[in-house]
Amino acid sequence: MNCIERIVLFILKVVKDGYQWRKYGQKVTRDNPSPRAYYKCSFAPTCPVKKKVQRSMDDDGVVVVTYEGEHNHRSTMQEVRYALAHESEISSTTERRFDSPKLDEVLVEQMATYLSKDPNFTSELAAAISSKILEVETF
DNA sequence: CGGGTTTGACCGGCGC
DNA sequence: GCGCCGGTCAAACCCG
Repeated sequence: MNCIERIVLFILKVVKDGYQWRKYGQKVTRDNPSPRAYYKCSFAPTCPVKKKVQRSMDDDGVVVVTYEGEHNHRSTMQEVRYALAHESEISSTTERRFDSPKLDEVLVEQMATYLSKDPNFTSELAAAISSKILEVETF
């Protein structure tokens, strides 16, 4: 996996909404030819939140997301912020890990240097993203 | 092995 | 009751 692919994956990850979802079904419905996907919040077993994702009927560049219920916990982004804020306490007891937030920071730095140095980077990245988006769009 | 996705089966509500 | 339809389950499968 090269650097651009990593960055693309990172962007796609950030675009997602900060909660963890587990897909539990997919159906084609009567009114809309494109399939609808069913997700449940998998952060806590007690969390009742579901969401439906379906491509819009009249504009297939648009994806409709329907949320159902309220999360009974913080979003994972909030959890990450909380963890970073209390990092000193955490690292004093446990070993410090270079987990995904750290890797993401490195990626952003890399992206910045590429942007300033490589004139072709923007178009390369755009091409990589659009091809990746096509994969993702097969909801 | 542990978590996710895929995918057909299954279920319950609704109209006839 | 019966069939349709949207929603969910769960076994198989995939992947790191």
